[in-house]
Amino acid sequence: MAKRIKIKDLLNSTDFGQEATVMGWVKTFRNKQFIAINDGSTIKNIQAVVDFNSFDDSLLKRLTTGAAVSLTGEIVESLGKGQRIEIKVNTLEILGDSDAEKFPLQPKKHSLEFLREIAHLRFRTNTFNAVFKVRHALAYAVHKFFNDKGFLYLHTPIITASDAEGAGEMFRVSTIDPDHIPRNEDGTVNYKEDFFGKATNLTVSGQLEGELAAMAFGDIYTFGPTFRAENSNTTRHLAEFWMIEPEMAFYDLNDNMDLAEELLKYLISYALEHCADELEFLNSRLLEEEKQKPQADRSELDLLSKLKFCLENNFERITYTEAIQILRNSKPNQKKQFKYLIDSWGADLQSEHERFLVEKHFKKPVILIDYPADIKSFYMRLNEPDTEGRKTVRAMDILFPGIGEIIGGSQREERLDKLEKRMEEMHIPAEEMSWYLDTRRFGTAPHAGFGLGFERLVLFVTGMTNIRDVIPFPRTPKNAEF
RNA sequence: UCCCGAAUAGCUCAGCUGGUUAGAGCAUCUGACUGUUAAUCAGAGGGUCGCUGGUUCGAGCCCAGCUUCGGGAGCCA
Repeated sequence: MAKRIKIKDLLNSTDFGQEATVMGWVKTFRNKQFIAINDGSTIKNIQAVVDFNSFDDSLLKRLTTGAAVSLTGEIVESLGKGQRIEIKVNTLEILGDSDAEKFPLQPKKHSLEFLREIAHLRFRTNTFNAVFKVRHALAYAVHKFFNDKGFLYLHTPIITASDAEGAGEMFRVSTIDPDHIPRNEDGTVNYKEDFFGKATNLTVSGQLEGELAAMAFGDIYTFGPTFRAENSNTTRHLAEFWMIEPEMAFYDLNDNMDLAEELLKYLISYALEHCADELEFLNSRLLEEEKQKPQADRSELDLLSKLKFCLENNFERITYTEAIQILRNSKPNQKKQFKYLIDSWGADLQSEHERFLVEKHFKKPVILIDYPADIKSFYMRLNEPDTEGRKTVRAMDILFPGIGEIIGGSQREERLDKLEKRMEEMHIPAEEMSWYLDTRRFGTAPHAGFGLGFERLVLFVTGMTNIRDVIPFPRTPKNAEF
């Protein structure tokens, strides 16, 4: 093919008078003269100007929204006001027609719900162009952050045989023919006949394998897909999502919190720096949407201010016990406005409580630590009981406005006897987890880690409100299209 | 899984107390227009009212079930 210049580079060019070839998709064709073309390299379009006397009418008729074109022309300073630079077309070729009567994307505003139904085409809209650019930049920044810190990128298995991760319902992986299930004498399924010779699932977390590697490399992280077969129908959950899970030897909970906060701030500032156009677009898109809402429902900060605010302020760090105190004395609790009233220590916090702490009380990201042992996982390190004899674990949840829990993590229980006791209490079969316990048997050491939900991060940075709009092809209950 | 709401033209929606031929804006098509910015102006075409059943002389509208979508809750990242 002819050598083309990407629109992103062309828009920054000053080579007036030079010839250039542009390839992309038609956004609009105005006044039989002005083609707005986008090639995905930037959210901005280039304006190509055709002299309609020099081109066949039948050719110009094919310049419909969505058509792929290749054109060559002279780079000129624009006579119009809306743009600095444009291209005066000499030759024009339609690479692929787009029947305007059938192409679902029209030069008008579409609802996100409608675009979700045509997820294969929504990449071509401004909004999704911006969202997936930001998603890409954030993914790259994750690797850059950890690489620069000397972390090892560990690929943990996607198919696992362990079902003790305790992070949720799992998808079964099997080659057994559901119409001819091999059975044991007692009628249970005989997994010895299955592909792996045992029951296997899609991973819900790479953490346990991550710990194994951290106990050799020191600092590692994973970044891969995870799967939860929960019947969750919310704007914050997916059945298939991407998770970042660092695991660090010789870290306590404070080190863990420091790293998590540094990571989040790094990622946000990376996006602000490298996706300025995209975030600017998303910011104004949100402002438009806010105008439709009643005054009371509008947010105090616009997207860009919210992101900058996160960078400039330290996350609030409080213990679960302190949070309970605050909530118990809070207005909505005393006026009985909470659906679940806070009266005693030990209850799990509902999202209304988390939202109150983040959005009303502190008005910034909050790290909650030292949760009651009863409501947390077996691998979290047990604290000494407090003066009232209450048991807590070294867990941390990072709560973000509008998102809720964006990170969950803990200092891990490195003491074999305590870990085994905890597993027994929680009915976790130690014999199947022998490989995990070996890290505690041979050279155990304090260590910690956390899981960052990648899509929740993208949600926050883009200001989108439904998690299905920040992953290309969302997998949710009753939906696996494309 | 639970609670609430929705489903009418390609899209976004209106449709009165159940009543004759189901409307608007945008998009599309046709025509006009030589610097437009989601161009503008004029005209035209476009409907199995989500599906199944029920009530009724008569259902887009009322009732039941189902499906899908949206919001919230739970689970969590």
